[in-house]
Amino acid sequence: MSPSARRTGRPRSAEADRAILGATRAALVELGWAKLTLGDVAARAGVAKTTLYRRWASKCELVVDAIAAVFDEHLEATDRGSLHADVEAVVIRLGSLLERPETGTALMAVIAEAMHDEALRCRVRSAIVDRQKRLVMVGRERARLRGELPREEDPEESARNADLIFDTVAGAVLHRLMISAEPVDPRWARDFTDLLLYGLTGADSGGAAAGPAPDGAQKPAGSV
Amino acid sequence: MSPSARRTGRPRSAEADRAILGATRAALVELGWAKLTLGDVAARAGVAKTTLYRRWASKCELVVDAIAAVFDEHLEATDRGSLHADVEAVVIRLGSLLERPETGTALMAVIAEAMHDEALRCRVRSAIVDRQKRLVMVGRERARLRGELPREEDPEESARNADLIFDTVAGAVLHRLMISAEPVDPRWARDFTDLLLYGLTGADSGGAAAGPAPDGAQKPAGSV
Amino acid sequence: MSPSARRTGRPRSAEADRAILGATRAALVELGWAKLTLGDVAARAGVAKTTLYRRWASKCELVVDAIAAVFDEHLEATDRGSLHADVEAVVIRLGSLLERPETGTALMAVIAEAMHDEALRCRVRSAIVDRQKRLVMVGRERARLRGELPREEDPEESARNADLIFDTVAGAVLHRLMISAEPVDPRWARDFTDLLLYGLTGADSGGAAAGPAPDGAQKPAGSV
Amino acid sequence: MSPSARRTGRPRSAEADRAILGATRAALVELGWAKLTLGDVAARAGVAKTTLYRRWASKCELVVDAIAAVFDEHLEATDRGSLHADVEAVVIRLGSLLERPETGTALMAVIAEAMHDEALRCRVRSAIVDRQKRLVMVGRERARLRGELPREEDPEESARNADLIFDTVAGAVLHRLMISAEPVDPRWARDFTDLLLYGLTGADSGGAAAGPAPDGAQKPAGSV
DNA sequence: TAGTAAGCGAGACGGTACGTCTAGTCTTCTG
DNA sequence: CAGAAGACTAGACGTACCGTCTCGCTTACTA
Repeated sequence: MSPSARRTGRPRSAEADRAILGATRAALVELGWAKLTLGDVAARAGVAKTTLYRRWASKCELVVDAIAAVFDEHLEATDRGSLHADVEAVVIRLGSLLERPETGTALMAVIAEAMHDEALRCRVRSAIVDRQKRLVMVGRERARLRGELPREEDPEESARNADLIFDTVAGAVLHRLMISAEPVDPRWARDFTDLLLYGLTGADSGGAAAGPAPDGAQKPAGSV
Repeated sequence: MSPSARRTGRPRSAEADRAILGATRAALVELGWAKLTLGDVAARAGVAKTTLYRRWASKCELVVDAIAAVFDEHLEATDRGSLHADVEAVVIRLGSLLERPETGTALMAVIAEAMHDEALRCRVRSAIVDRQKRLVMVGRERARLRGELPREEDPEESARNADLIFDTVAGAVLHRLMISAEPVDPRWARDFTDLLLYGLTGADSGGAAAGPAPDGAQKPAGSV
Repeated sequence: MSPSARRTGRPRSAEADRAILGATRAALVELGWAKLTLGDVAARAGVAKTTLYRRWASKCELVVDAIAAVFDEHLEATDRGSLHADVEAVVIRLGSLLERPETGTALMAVIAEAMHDEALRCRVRSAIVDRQKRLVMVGRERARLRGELPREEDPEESARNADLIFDTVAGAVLHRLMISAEPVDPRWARDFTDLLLYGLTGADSGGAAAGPAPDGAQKPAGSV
Repeated sequence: MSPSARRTGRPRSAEADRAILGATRAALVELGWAKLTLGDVAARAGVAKTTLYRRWASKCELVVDAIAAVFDEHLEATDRGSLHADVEAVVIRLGSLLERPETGTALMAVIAEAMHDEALRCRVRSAIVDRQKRLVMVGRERARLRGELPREEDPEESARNADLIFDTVAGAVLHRLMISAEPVDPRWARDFTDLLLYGLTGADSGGAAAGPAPDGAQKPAGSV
């Protein structure tokens, strides 16, 4: 039924979809979340409001779709040869993604909105968060194969650890950019990676020995 | 000038300030950020809209002040005897603070808005973030005195490290609650603290040895 | 262009127009000009404020249109058989029109406002004043045909005289009702008509011969 | 009691009264009735709102007092030697009074407001209207002494006639200026005076003999 | 000459209405 | 039927004045 349902009448314009999502991103950059209005988006896209509402039920869902596309474009987990380099790369990429004017703000706003809306939360998670989380899991798996991380027996435990790591990585980047309002530059990425890999007790001194450290994935922790 | 200004005319009612901030918190709990209207806040506070606008220029600024008070009430850095216990306590407290219905969502929304508003960002930082950050620095200093962390020579380096740690701790809690939408319970707090203290390379296996770990501040890292 | 304009989109609801004008008249009667609010009118009409503002830019314009309809309903210049009777009828009708609670006050207020607003003045004139003035001209023409008034050669002179007569008739009624706050009853109508037709020098004594006068359209002027 | 009541305390500033009334007139000219605000008047007068409200209960009363002064300045009934000249002079003076930007508009608005306010109507009448009416009565008395008008026996009848004449004269001037929005120039004043004195039946043709007419107080009526 | 009762400026207060804006829906005509 | 155009209901927005109030200060009469 689903494929045969839309046989009759004028077909929906794919052009319109593209124009709307593009206009949404442009408007987000210019106006920010709060001042973004659907009427304005429709006008920018050269589309009637009706058309817009036929496809998206609300501002939130529209924005989720609009920024999801941007996130997707930047999804890749290249193998850099070591856990340290892989983490650093993920941090940098996540940072540059959230640094873009249309993504960071919008994501925050959508998430804030999603606190009261279970459906929206799911949509955000499946469209954006989970796909990023996969990167972390892929990287961890590679590290295990390289012997940099121990194998984990308990699958439930493993999933819990993956979540913890993702919360830590993504949260730190988010906080750095959104709240501290500082850039995620290479130095910060390196420092954070050191902290994540070797911990506070080990990394604190590691940061001081700045120069040669980055390559040293084997740096002995517990150097207190 | 500041003290001598405002000498003339009827003085502003301190009672009104209190009523407004209280009403704002109540409305946040009941309605959430999105449905919060200044008119409603004024009505709840038994105050004219004018009075509210005289003091706060926008919904954002009002909410920042309203939730800043909540954050302030929960500010304390009790000495739990070890770095591990101190970190865990901070995580738990930060979590329970952001889990409250009036704070988490509101904070996120305000921060999203602050992306376009430098003044608002400053206000958020000085009213909320920086005061929390102090907790981290106090805890770190105590850990140094206990010998759990090395002394740092370079003050600039030290400040950078403090920022990094705060971004990591606060970011992880924020992400866990807001985006993963999972609770910050004691187990997560312990797991995260392990990760923070001993790093991915050390802590990953540590989490498996769940039971007796918390006391084990001396847990050997480098267990890969 | 004018007819081809507005081809597209949903047409304005004629029902709404009627409801709004009716509600305006009702509100004028109940509340008077000063307490009339557009929000209240919209509510009475069961219409959103936006709909009201789409059509009328201000309270004044709305009220002009609302009372113009009332004036229109009462426009007619029946032939009473003599100039005297015609004038009396016009005076009575104009009086009863301005005595109505929704018209008199509102008209005065609108006119007061029109002193600073050329566009409004035109609107008042075309919607209300000029249509009343036609009555005077029709009556005058009839009187000429009857031979009660001399034929006028100069058309410009004729127009000037029509204006003068209208100013005198309408002004007297207006002043009697609005400023002297006395009713326009049959006796006053007769006295005024005598004055208008025969002048101060003739009518003054005429008024004294009160009883039999009304029928006496042939009363000799110059009876001083 | 009344004179002894205000014995104690600081006396009210006469300067403030003058400043307020002056500011009111100025604001009326600039802004018109509708946009005139008491706060603005107070500011222009360099006076606190309290001071203003201590003296006048409302915008209307303030404006009545403010323009009454202007009317008073122009009150005089010089003897021009004939009824015709006297009427013409009154018409011209009344016209030039109402033509002033601050008086005409304000008077209309106040009168409109007075429709709902008996006390205000009395105030207007005693402060403005009745004093003008006296001019008419004085003129009529002079005309009787000159023999231009017959003596009237019945005092009640006489009063009624005075009212009628005043309504006609003032009403025509008012209507000409406020509603027709035409100036009260010498020609109109002469035409109107002709109409008033000789009536429609006599004056209509009189206007045609434009040139030398004004002096012709002896023009035979009944010229139809 | 000290009180004291009012006047005064300044400006905050509770209200009411304003006119504008946006959300989301509905109605019409055109392609 | 989809789409554009735009009118529609509903309701929050932030502003402007209203008329009242609360201050601290000034001014003149009175005891």
